[in-house]
Amino acid sequence: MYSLAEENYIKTIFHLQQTKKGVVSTNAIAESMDTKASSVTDMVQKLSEKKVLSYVKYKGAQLTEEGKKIATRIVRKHRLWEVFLVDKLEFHWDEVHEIAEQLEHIHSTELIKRLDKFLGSPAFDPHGDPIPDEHGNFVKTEKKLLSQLHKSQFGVCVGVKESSTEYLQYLDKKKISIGTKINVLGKEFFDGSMVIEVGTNQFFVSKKIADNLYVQTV
Amino acid sequence: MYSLAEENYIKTIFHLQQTKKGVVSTNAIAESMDTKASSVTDMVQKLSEKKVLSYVKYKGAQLTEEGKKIATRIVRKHRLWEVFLVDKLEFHWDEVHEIAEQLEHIHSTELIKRLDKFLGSPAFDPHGDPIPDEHGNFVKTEKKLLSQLHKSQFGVCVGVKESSTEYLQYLDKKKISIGTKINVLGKEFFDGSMVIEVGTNQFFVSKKIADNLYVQTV
DNA sequence: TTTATTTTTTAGCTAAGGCTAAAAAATAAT
DNA sequence: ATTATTTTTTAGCCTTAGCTAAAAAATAAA
Repeated sequence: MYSLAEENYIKTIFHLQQTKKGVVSTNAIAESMDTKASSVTDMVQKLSEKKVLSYVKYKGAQLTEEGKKIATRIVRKHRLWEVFLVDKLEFHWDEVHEIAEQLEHIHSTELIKRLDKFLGSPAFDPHGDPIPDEHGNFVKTEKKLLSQLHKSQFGVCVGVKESSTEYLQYLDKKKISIGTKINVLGKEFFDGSMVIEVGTNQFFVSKKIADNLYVQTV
Repeated sequence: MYSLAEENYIKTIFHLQQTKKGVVSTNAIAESMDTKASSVTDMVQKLSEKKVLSYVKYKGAQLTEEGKKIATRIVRKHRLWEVFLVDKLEFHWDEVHEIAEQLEHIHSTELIKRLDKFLGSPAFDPHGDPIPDEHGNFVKTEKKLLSQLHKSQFGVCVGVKESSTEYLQYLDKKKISIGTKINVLGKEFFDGSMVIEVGTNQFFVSKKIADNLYVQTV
C-alpha cells in the first residue's frame, strides 16, 4: 500500500512522462506538484528503493512497469469518479477535478469494479480523456485541431487556441464546451470548411473556426 | 479544516460519549482507536486548544458544540456513503464499513448535498442508524428487543441476543438480517406472540423469537 | 577550456502523529 | 490512613514529508 504522498508523486510522474516522453526531471516534478526540488529528490529516492521507478542521480526518474501499473489504477479511479460526479450527481465538468483528486485515493478494488459497472463501463471521462480498463489498457488519444480531422472522424473538445470573447460566444451559442463530442460529417477540400454534428445539431463551420478548437481523438 | 487523525478522534469521542454518557476517558478512546493512551493525551490536548472539546487533566474529554457539529457532519457523510454503496453499488451491508470509513473524510459540502439528493435523502443507513440532516439534527434511536415493540411500531434489525445455529438459520429462512425493517402488525397479550411484516412477507413469531432479536427504533 | 549559470543533491531543521518508559495522580484495597 | 494498583501524563525518541541553505554536478557561455 502506498501513502497519499507517494500516490501523488507516482501519478504526477506518469502524466509528465506522457508528454515530456521518457525520463522526468526533478524540477519538472517539483514545478508540477508545487513543491521544492529537494523534497522531490527525497521522495524519488524512496520510490526508487521501492522499485516503483528507476532513478539516476542528476538524470531524472522513470516509472517501472510496476509504477505504471499503480499510476494507471489511480488514473482509472480518478476518471471513473469524475464520470460519477457528472453523470449521476449532475456536477458540471469543471467542478469535479478537486473532488476526484480526493476520491482517487480511496482503496478498494471491489468498489471500483462495482462503480465501473454502475456507470456502464465508460471509456471516456467528462473531459474526453480515456479511462483505463481493469487491466490498465486504454486507448491512446491525441490532441489535434478540429481542422485536422477527416470526414466521419470524431473528437472531444478539450480546449481552444484562440480565446477572444467573440470566439467563445460563438462556441457557447453552438453549445460547444470542454467534453463536448463533435462528429465530422463532411469536409470541403477547397476551403477546409466542415459540416459537424454537436449533440443532435448539425451545422457548418469555417476553417477559421475549426483551426482554433482543440479536440481529443482516439 | 481538520486532519484525518483529528477527524477520527472527534468521531470516536462522539460515539463514546453517546454510550458512556458525558465525559470520555483517555483509556476508553485509546482502546476504541487501538492506539496508546499517551498518544490520546497528546491529541486531546491539541483538540482542546482548538476548542473542539473540553478537557480536564486526569478527568477526561467532552466535545464542545463545535466538536459535536464536526462529528455529526462526519457521521452524516459516513452513513450517506453506506447507503450509496448498498443501494446503488449493491454491496452487502456488512461489506461497506471499511470503505465508508475512507469516504467519510472526503471534503466537499456540495458533494454531500448532491449525494443526499441522489439517494433520495434517506433517513437511515443500511444498519438502521439514523442519518443526520444538513443541520446536524437526527432522530434519536433506541436499541430494544423486538418483543418490546407495540402494534404498528417498526424497528430495524441490529443484532441478536441468542446466536445459536438454529436461531440464525431461522432468521435466514425468514430473510431477516442486520438492516432489515420489521413492522409489527399485531401482538397477542396472552403469550406475547406477534404478527410481523418483513419485506412483503407477513408471518407469525413466538415470544421466544421476538425476545432474542435486537431492533433499533425511532 | 575556463568561467558562469542552472539544476540537483545533501545536510540539517520542523511539524504531525505515533511509540516506550518513567513519573504523577487518582482510585481501590488493606 | 496507608499502601497497592490502575490510570493518565510527561519526557524523549521515531518516521513521514515537507522546508531552507549550502555543496556538488551538469550545462551553457565566454
